[in-house]
Amino acid sequence: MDINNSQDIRETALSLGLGVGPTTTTSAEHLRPREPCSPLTNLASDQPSLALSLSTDAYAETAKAKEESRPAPASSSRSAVSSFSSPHATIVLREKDVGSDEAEEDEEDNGCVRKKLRLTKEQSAMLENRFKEHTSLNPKQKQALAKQLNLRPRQVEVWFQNRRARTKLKQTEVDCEILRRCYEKLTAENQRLRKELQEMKSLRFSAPSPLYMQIPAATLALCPSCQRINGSEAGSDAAPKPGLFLNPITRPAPC
DNA sequence: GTTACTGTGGCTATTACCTCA
DNA sequence: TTTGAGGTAATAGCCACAGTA
Repeated sequence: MDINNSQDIRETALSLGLGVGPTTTTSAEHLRPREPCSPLTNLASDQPSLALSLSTDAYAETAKAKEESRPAPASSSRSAVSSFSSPHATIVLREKDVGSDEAEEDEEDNGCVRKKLRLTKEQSAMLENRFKEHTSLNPKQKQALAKQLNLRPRQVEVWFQNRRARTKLKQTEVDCEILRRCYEKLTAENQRLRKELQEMKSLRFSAPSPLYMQIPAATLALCPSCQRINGSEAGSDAAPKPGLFLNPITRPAPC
């Protein structure tokens, strides 16, 4: 398996049951449960618009047509849309977002907007291309791209945000895999060294050699490429020969 | 120069919709 | 036809930082 293949690494990491991704946080805020979305409360208090949405393609078409027919709103407001499903229909509620152009517009739309849309292949491809160029956009770029893709700026913003998160997650997985492999290598190396130490000790007691008497076994290391043991006098000022590793902590380079 | 306030954008965690096996 | 899993758009809340009064 190629370590540069992130897909392989990802699969391996997952198959190994490694916890990947930012799943923990030190922030106390994230430890307490968030207030659940309560659309019914909102319905009573704020009287948001209420729409029974069709869960069919017909609805998607309607929403898309509506979406396309309206001009691109001003950039980046954090509108809040809440929804819940009933067995028969998806009820979409919009909370008022003070100062939000989008919210105002949505009210004009009578709240009949899908909570979540699926980006087309073309839209995804274009977003992906832009992401390759820059992982974040300034407001002008965002606005232009949104217009080009016939999306709201907020949607472009969210896409980039999620994309960055995905990239980071993948990178974390790769790092995790690399660390795991390092750990495995070091463990194996450690085992070999321990075994070697045992052999040295037994040799020293059975057939004392001046060479072995002078060399503390702990200063020896295996060359990872040729698997040969090399050694010299500990504490010697002489430059180490190729394949000789005095520090057992440091990972030796191959000969 | 310092402080308080505000707006903006990014990040993380989570939710919920949608697709597919 | 149903269902569970996975992918991902969307949301919520926090933080950092810059601009300003």
